[in-house]
Amino acid sequence: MTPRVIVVEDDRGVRENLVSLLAADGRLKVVGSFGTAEDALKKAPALHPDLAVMDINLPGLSGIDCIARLKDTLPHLQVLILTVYEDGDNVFRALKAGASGYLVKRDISERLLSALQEIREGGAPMSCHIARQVVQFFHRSEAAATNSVALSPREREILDLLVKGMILKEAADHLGIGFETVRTHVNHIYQKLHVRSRAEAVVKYLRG
Amino acid sequence: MTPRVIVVEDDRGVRENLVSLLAADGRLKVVGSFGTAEDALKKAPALHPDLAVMDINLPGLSGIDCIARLKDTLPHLQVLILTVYEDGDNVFRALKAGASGYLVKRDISERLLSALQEIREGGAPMSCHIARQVVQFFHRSEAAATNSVALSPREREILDLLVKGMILKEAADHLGIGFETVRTHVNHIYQKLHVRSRAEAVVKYLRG
DNA sequence: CACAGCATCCCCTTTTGGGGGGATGCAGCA
DNA sequence: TGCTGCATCCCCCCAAAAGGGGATGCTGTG
Repeated sequence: MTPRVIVVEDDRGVRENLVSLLAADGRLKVVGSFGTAEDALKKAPALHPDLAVMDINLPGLSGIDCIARLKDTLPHLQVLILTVYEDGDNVFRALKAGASGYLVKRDISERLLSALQEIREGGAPMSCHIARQVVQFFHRSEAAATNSVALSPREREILDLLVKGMILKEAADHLGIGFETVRTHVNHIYQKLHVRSRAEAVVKYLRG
Repeated sequence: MTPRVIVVEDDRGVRENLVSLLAADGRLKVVGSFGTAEDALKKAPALHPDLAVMDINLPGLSGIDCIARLKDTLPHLQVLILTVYEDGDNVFRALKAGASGYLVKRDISERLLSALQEIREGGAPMSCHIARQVVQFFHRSEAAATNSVALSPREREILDLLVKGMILKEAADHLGIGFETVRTHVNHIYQKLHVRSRAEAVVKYLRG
């Protein structure tokens, strides 16, 4: 069956370019294109799309929110993100929202069609720097856990307990040492990690 | 400068195939090949490799452990994993250990050289199903963090600020609302997430 | 020995978390 | 229409927890 594609992109010129680029490929069918997330949310479900090509930077509701909501009504929809932004935050949020691939606009023309094909085949096409960022997410989570900063064994042990949700007193009991001692260790951890609160420390521990 | 490559692969036939495939490409130089992780750890540092092509399933020390240890002495070494296994666990552990790419053996011949080039350029080449698994890692962490509980937009926004290390007063100022209001939202967040502290909430937010 | 790093413990102030209440506006539904 | 639920906003009290800073002893090592 021919995959049904929608396009969500606010710049009219870019949108029309995308549509004609996609339409030129006989293997898929463009069933709709929208300039805003709100418009897409309203009209897309009736079109039963299989794929969506989505800009992130939309006026009003962002592309990321749009993905999340589209997925509510169209759980099998596969989304390819298209953006000029390469910052990690957007990448992770888009992937978490349910995107299946992430291309930067720079390499649209050469990769768009193959990327959609790849998605259909169960892949996850990404621009190379995006892919590297994703991989580095894993590097960081490991680095933070073991070798980024020189925490003493005791400090590491205590930080571990905090990440598990223990309060200082519980950690103290668990380790059989005094409450105040734990507190001092925690203060040292904060100094070494350059943070001022437990929340920040936990964040650093979990993802660098 | 010509990238210096090493190969770690226990099957002699496959190893020799790899070496000749790589050697046939004039843009890189194979400086060593090893049948075990132990052998590689002992001899690789003296060869100053830039890239490593690594099997995961090695006798003795696994390829994953090998990566981690090689990275200790050769922090700039980029590693391309080569394996027959596609299970998520190995993928994530390899990436955490510091691998930059992950290919399944099936598509070695067609992608190996381009994958190494991609790594050199800051990319993260992955077989499509591997990439999809990585992406699904993010889907899952989102599903756990939010599908299970429905935080309101405002609550999500505030939790986001807490994750960034703000204290309640800072978040209040940042949002231009009252301190007590923020506190109320935070309490609601805790109730919905079934946690009793900021640290726990942050952990749930970051990884479900 | 002096010194650095670690683990331990104590005092003081600020911030949180757990209870309450109460008010508004908005969407959906009988 | 009025009712109900939900999100948002604000306020109070109080006890517990967390953060800052200071201090002691113990172990290595130059």
